[in-house]
Amino acid sequence: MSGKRQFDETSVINAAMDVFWRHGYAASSVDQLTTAMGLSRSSLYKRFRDKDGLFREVLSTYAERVVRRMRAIQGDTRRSQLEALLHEFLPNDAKAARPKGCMLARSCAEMADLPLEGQAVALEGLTRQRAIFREILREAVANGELPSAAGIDGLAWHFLGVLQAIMNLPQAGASGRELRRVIDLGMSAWPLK
Amino acid sequence: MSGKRQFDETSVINAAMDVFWRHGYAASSVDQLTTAMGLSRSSLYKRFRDKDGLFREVLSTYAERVVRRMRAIQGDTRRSQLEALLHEFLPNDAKAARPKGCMLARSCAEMADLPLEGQAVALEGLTRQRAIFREILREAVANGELPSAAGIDGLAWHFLGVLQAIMNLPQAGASGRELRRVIDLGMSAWPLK
DNA sequence: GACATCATGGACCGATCGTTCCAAATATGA
DNA sequence: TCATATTTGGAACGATCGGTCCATGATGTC
Repeated sequence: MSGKRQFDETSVINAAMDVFWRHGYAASSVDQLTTAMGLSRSSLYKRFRDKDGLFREVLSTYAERVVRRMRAIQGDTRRSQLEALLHEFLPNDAKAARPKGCMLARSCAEMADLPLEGQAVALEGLTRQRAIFREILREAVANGELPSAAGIDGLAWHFLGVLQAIMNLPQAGASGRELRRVIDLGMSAWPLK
Repeated sequence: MSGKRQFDETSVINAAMDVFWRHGYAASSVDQLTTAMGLSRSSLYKRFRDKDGLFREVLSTYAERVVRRMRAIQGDTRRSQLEALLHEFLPNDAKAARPKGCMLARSCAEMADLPLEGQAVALEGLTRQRAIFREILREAVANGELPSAAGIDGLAWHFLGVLQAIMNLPQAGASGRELRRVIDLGMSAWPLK
């Protein structure tokens, strides 16, 4: 026992993320969570206040990481940057151990059952993803890659849809080859000068 | 009380559909369901065996209706038919009372928490949606609207993605105008002869 | 009008839910 | 070394979970 905290903050959040990601908010029990995180109920409630608090922290950590990964992608042109970004989120075998799908999309689907603060975090995460697309598109307009009449907002929603599609369609049986094709087809929305 | 069944089969399924659609499988309690359906636990369990059985029947009814709606769409060309199909599933204000999003996508998201038979129903529903897209695309190839090298499988996944996007993105804040733009952009994957 | 049938309402079951509480154990500061 | 602070494991809480059971009373048949 104790006197000094005996668990690593990041690793317990990762463990909780795995559970919430796999089973969603409602279907994840505190027992499952404590077992996966390797700590007792007392420690969980002392550190995270309650199940809602843990979920909120886990989801915002998830969103933070996704946004960071998205921002890290480079490219010679804005178009190639955006294409590379989509490829970055193709599920690959190395990440097969991870839960399926996108946790933000899952949370968005079960929005009605989420605590209010969790709803806000989920919505904010998707909004930030879309903001990244908007930013890339805005830069593309600025440097002449994209006609200013292209309609950035619509395109941003479109590419957010493609991103969600490639992360979630595998659960419906889509193969890696088919997903890459989905990206190609999605990119055809980018007007050819 | 009774001797003869006192509830209408279709309307109790509709009521259950509203609950499951809104809250998903795990977060829908039998109490919520019986209240919404207006019948007692005894009647529910006698008719549907258990919660799983009710869910399976509700979800397959939902999938059946979606498929029927998709098949009912006509068009002068396969392209216009497909475009009209997507517009058919744009959320409009008249249907605002309905739960948000697509029940099949929701079920697909919480696949891991579904009873096995429910998983199969959800998967089958999405497969049938995709089969409809494939059918339209195959006809388009047959009558020369689409080059045979277009790659029907990839296109079918793409349009399934667009369909899911326009049904689910509203929860992330997309407006009707933006969704119509998403359809236009999605249609740009259809090669121009 | 008596009887068998069967859906209904509601009490009830053990299990599990999220949460609280406390005694035991350790680290820290003097 | 002693007092204090703080985290830990685990017992326990009331509420709710999915599911069962039975007395009740309406129905259809003779």
